[in-house]
Amino acid sequence: MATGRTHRPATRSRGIPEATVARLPLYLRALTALSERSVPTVSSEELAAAAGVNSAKLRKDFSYLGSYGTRGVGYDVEYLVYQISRELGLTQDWPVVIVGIGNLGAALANYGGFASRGFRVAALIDADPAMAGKPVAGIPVQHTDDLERIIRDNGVSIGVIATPAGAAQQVCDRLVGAGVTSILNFAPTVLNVPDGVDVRKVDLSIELQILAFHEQRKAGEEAAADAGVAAAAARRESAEQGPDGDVPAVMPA
Amino acid sequence: MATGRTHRPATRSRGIPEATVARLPLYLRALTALSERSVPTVSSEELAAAAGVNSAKLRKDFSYLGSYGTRGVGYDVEYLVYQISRELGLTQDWPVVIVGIGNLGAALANYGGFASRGFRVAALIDADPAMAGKPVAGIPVQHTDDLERIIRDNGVSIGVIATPAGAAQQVCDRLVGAGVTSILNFAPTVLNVPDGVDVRKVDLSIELQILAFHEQRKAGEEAAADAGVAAAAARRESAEQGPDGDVPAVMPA
DNA sequence: TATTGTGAAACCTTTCACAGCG
DNA sequence: CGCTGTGAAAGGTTTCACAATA
Repeated sequence: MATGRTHRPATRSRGIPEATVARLPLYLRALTALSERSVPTVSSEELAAAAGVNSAKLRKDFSYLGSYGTRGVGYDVEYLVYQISRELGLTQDWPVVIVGIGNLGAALANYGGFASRGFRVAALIDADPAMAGKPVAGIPVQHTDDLERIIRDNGVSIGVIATPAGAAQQVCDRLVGAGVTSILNFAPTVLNVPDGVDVRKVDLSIELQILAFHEQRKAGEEAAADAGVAAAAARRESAEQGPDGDVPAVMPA
Repeated sequence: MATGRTHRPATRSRGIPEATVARLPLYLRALTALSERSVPTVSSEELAAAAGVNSAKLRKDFSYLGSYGTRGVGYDVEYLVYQISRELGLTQDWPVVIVGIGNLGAALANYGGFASRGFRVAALIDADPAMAGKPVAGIPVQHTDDLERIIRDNGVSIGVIATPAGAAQQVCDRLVGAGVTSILNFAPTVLNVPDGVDVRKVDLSIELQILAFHEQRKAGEEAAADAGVAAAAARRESAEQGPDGDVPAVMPA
């Protein structure tokens, strides 16, 4: 995920691993909660528990940012909040546009977490002329015709796509054409973008399918445990999947 | 993500890598599209392009499932659709409940991708008594009081949490108590679950923060490119991460 | 003394490159 | 001949375990 820019200049030591970057927001959230409770310092053990990771990983992650802790004591909460915010680029304001104001787009527009961390919903855009002018989450919806102008007028570099799958690539192309270089895609489709543009995708159906895989595995193990591992496994093996032949009706739709 | 179950029994060769599992839904989607266009076979190169990965990765992924291709020809589309569906556990029907019918919950209930792939929204649950009985996406909302009964009556093992962060852990505990063993969490909070329960999280704010990180980095590199890479990089090196002090404004906006 | 910061080991994932096969 | 399937190499991530130190 989040590919683009394959030819990293491999510049110096500043390469924070992607896995670490993906966890920084988690740490930041936990730290913000501590900060609100006026907790002055926190150990890697405590913070890791709050963020749902283990402490070795957290310390390693922080080591990429610098030496911000104090041995024997822990980390200064406020200081870390600032350092991580800066590292993530949250000390500045990021205007974002949301394209596709259906159920999901509207939910996103209303989502408080957006505004709270440096992101500002600069505009809502939809292709339906009937929606134009209607306010959603207090922001008037604008028509797709004006997409390029809206992007440029607001200096938007981050776009959120919440359109139907069929419209996503076209919307993506127009966003990129107008200068957007980061896209959060909720449409269940693969987006093609030029180098230098980052795409992250959120796909509800994919997440559920991954859960189903594990759920199925659990059910299998359970059954196996009930009746002697090898026997049960073998039984299901043959019952459920014949040699192959008759591909039974593949999913309704 | 999706931790839980640390003590994998390491059963036989059936251990499909997690990274592969996460891509199977992607392949499945691409294959389904081909199937609808009645394309009979597809090469790893073509399918990989459609799924947005490279062909070596795809072939390696498929090799964990078995030898389902034909050298010199490619893969049989229908057959692969069936094999992947089965591997993911989509040949059976998974009843899911959605808890928290706010904007997001309603959007999820209306999301077509749910129903289309073996998942059936068995119930919608909300804590607001005023919502009880109201239909959302054609399904009447039920009150949280009945959560346990609903889970059991419907044999639900997958739950979706779309409540505010403050309610999520409590809802999670009740879901797990009632027998749910897979949770898709949209609330921006860390969920604690017992071993054997899988949690996957979808967090809009985290995705945006990751994009912001890369966006910021691009802005920095751009600036560097303007003025002679090495020199600029060296300059930023010393300016930006001195002791800490003055963080130079990166990118006007 | 309690806790960080980090080399080194273990593990997982991706990519390469080509033998094997239809 | 063309394309799959896969060992082996390369690269990335997590965990271990302990020296360094406030």
